[in-house]
Amino acid sequence: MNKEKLILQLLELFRRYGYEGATLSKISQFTGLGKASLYHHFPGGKEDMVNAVLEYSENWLEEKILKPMRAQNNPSDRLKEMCARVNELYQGGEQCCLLGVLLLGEARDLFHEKIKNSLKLWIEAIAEVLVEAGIEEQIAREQAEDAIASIQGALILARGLDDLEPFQRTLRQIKELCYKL
Amino acid sequence: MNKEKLILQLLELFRRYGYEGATLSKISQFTGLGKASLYHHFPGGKEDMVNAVLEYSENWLEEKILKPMRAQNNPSDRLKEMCARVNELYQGGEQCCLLGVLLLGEARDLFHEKIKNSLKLWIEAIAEVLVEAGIEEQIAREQAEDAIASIQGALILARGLDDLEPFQRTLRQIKELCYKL
DNA sequence: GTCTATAAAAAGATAGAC
DNA sequence: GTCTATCTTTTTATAGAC
Repeated sequence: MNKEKLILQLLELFRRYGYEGATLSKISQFTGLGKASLYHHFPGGKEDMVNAVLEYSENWLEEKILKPMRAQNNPSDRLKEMCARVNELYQGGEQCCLLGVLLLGEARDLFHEKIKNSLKLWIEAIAEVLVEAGIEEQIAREQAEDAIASIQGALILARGLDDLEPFQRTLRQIKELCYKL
Repeated sequence: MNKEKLILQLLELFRRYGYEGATLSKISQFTGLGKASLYHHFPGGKEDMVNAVLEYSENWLEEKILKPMRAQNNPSDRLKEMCARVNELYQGGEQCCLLGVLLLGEARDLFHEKIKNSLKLWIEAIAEVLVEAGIEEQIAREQAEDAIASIQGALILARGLDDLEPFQRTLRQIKELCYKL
């Protein structure tokens, strides 16, 4: 029973198809598990699945993004490290952001608080790095928000234009945020 | 038979719930039309509806955004005008972008070409304004893409954080794009 | 052009065997 | 922990009256 692999597959499905679009049939087919087996692991159905996926996502954020950003090397290197992780998370810009996808439709009502929380943690972490780089508190917070927004927007644009370049350029811009001081 | 009003309602539903999330029951309830009546107007079901909505959206883009941007007043004013229209389109940041929403799941396969086309026209229009403002061609194209991306991203962030400010700030930044030359 | 009624298909969910 | 089989509900779609 490799639950982590299962959750990774669910993450993949939900971010690709959205909450309503990821049907039990699709999930069953993609994971190779029958519907009854899925209900064994997640008695509450899709809602339970997404909650598990979001929990996994929170841990991933903490381990792969937030922790490295609290390290003691210089701010510029920490942003660079973050961009490398982000690039890996979204597979170079091929993939949607789970959090953005789950803000749609009925899913928003169900998972909004968790999503908001993750976004806030991420923004706060970037802002702290920028402050350490010498940027004034309020400006740093705004630049951090803009960085997250530009990542989200670049993912949409990349999907819309069939071109990964906008996403890659965004990552380059973020890396240089505290470089041009 | 006010077909425009109907299409506006459909636009509203699809950008709020997504393609799979906007079920015929919801559509019937929201528009006040029975399912059979909906099939009378759109024999091909939801796919027909979205195509009509996208066509409406293309016209809106041309009339409210692209045309004013080809006007002869100064570049800075044209960006300002665009931002006013964009603010109205997304209701100050409360609403999702239809194009972004339709890039998810199965909908992407169905409507991708139209979406790509609209995005390209919009980007090109912004780039032309920036070129007229004296920005070099290639830089102008990149800034235009970044502008669209930041709008899309700001919409997601605004929804995620329950705070319209990121979206309003983005519009302010875009207005100033060719102001600081 | 809209409705009621209904059919067909798919999605969500559970029982019980192994 | 997974499966087959089944059930319920919802979604999509159509027929035919008005």
